[in-house]
Amino acid sequence: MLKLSRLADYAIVILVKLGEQDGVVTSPALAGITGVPEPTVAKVLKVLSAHGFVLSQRGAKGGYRLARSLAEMSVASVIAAVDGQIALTACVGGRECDTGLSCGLCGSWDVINTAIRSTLEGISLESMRPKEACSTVLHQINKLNVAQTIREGA
Amino acid sequence: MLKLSRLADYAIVILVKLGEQDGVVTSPALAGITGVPEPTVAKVLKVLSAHGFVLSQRGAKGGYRLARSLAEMSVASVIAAVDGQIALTACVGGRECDTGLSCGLCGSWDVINTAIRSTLEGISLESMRPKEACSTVLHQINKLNVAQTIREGA
DNA sequence: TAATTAAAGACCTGAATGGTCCTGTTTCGG
DNA sequence: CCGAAACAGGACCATTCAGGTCTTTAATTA
Ligand code: SF4
Ligand code: SF4
Repeated sequence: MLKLSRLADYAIVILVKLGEQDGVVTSPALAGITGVPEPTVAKVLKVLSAHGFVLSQRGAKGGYRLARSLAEMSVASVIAAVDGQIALTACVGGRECDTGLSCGLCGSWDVINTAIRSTLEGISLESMRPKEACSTVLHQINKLNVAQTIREGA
Repeated sequence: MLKLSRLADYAIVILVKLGEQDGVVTSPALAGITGVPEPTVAKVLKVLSAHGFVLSQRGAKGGYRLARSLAEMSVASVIAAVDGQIALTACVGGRECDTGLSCGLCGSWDVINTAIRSTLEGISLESMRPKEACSTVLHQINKLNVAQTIREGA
């Protein structure tokens, strides 16, 4: 359905919420903040930690904190870390389609793939923040609409 | 994984291949052309017929043919027909997230959602054709890159 | 050093998708 | 008129993988 996995969605939410906190935050605390079940939060944080998005502090009084600012994290990188590389079809980067058919559309899909990926690359988590970032997002969508107009005009 | 469902992929391929044939084509024939298993081809064609993408001719010497030209079909419309509306997250159009959490990011996701959807709307199946359409696709990607550059420059 | 606390890893369950098949209806050819 | 061919529609099963739960392991602190 061209939908994002729920884990990836949660990862974005968790990172944004984590960025709004001070100091280290524990998994149960983040679960309370986000409303996501605690084990799931822990699982997501594990993945994010393994990919260097958050720094973990073990032991008593431990927890997580961001490894870098939200502005330095793109939506695409988080999705790629949680769900694997963005690939609309099976034939990206020259990989063979399981049916072994050479439909010749691979190149076209690669183009679309790259377009969507780069679009998501250009959106930072900072832009996803609700409050004061609304204007930022609207700013970006205005740019996108302009781009869209340009492309449709062709 | 932000991947397209296989059925949707097949639908695109089948439509493009169907557009390259003359007259009506049977499911088995299309299966031979595309390499997709025949029952799956039939299933996809049924869906496409129900949504008005192809016209069906029943009985002996029957088959399928395009209802309109490839240029009049967008990638997004085919995906929506096969897989349902494009929606990255559970909270689009004001629908509530199943966790019931008001994370406040919904608006931002809606923006991204719309951007991707409109991008796919702007790509026609004619642009997906392999041979002479390559230049067309490259043409489009150049436009997208320009748009990307504009947005990143902000 | 021992108790406390949280991260890290392994495991299991269930829903959704993909794929298959069967029956009925319609049309053309003999 | 009869039979073969092809679509229409639905039901059915099998597989995958996302989602969630559990146990183990390590670090911090008193
Ligand atoms: S080769 Fe064709 S059918 Fe296979 S994944 Fe690529 S576009 Fe889809
Ligand atoms: S409300 Fe938040 S967590 Fe729920 S689907 Fe929307 S963005 Fe994701």
